Amino acid sequence: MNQDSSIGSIRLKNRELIIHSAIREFSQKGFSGTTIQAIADRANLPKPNVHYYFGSKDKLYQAVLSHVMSLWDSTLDELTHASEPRTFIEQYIDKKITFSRENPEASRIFAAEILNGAPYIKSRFGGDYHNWFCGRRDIFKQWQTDGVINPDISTDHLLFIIWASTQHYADYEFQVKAALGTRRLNASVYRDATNTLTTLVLAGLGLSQT
Amino acid sequence: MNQDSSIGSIRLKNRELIIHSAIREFSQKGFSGTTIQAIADRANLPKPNVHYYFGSKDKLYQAVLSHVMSLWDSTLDELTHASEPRTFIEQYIDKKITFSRENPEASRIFAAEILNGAPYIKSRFGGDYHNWFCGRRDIFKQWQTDGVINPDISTDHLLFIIWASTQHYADYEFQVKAALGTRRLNASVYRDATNTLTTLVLAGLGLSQT
DNA sequence: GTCTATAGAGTGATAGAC
DNA sequence: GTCTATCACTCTATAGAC
Repeated sequence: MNQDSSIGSIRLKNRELIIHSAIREFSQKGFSGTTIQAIADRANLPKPNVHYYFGSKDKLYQAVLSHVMSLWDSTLDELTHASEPRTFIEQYIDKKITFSRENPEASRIFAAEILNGAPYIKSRFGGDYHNWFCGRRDIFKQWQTDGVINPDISTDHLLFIIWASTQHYADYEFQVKAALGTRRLNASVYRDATNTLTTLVLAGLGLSQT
Repeated sequence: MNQDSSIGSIRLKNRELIIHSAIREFSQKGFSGTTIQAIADRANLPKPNVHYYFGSKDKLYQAVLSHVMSLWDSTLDELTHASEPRTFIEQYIDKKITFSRENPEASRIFAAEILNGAPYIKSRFGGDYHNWFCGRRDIFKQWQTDGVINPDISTDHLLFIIWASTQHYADYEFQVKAALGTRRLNASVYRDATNTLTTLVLAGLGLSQT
């Protein structure tokens, strides 16, 4: 094999090029609506090269999903160390909104996959996922035990609301644009979104500055 | 024609049967992933009958979208008369969550359509939609002017957060189940969701009972 | 590694008998 | 109105020349 030097770098470069094109196509048309031809065209490559690098449409799609989910992890994993509720929440919401802004297509591919019952990533949503979720949630639960945030709200649903609201700006971007009557979502929209959600969450947890 | 008496009622019954089957298929596989054969099988009809009643896959999908959107309207249009903020918000969130619970497939079909840039319903998201949205938002804006709710939050984004959070339980049902480690979302989950979101919104608007 | 040509499977749609 | 048989087309995938 030749995963070294210049030859390996061609492989890598082409794989990345194809993945990138595939993300755009899959996010816009879904799995079944996307054709290998469209991906190849977008990457300026002949169609068989896509098969050469990824074997099949299924495998390419799985590679795209893996790419998308590792993007997610790399953005949010820095934020596991939770010192103080207020700062943590502010940073968490900000990171999530920023991700939706910078990677809307990644978010939409993931959303479509969940929408259809996660046919390609079911295996990642077993018991381990439940445990991971509990770990995240327990950050908030601990603060409730410590008496520093409102003990009456459900920490499970608090997380769901944050996820839903932040991902909304990627997944429902089209509707948000239409509602606001703008062709593009500029920085101020995302800033207002962040501020509004942060205000609501902090108020609900009894952490308002007022 | 024969849109009267027993013959017309067969037409109507079969159309409804097909629409219902189509909703299930489209919501699970998306537009391109759904086959006429699968819809026909689910309705226990031979494939050509679907074409006989709806002409084409496109037209059937459009009929499904219309059905889904009128479901939405009929559920939420009762709620336009806004007397008092607290009651309005409580009822609005409750209605939205109930809709997600009772019509998750309708919500997912709509979500998939928006996700892909609304290729089949773009026409409904023009200037009229923007005006409709402003009308809904102005209910809250008026309350800000009247000084009965927090004037510092963005009313646009308040609505987005409510929409996102309530639809999340339909669109991301699979992930919610996995996170909670349950096979079914029972009544208490939806009750907790409603309560949590209501608490956050009321607190953010300065309407808490405490 | 790259690309042309094509095989092979599946799908939307319709003709035409009942 | 209902259903069998089939056409026409598209798409994934691969063989094989370069």
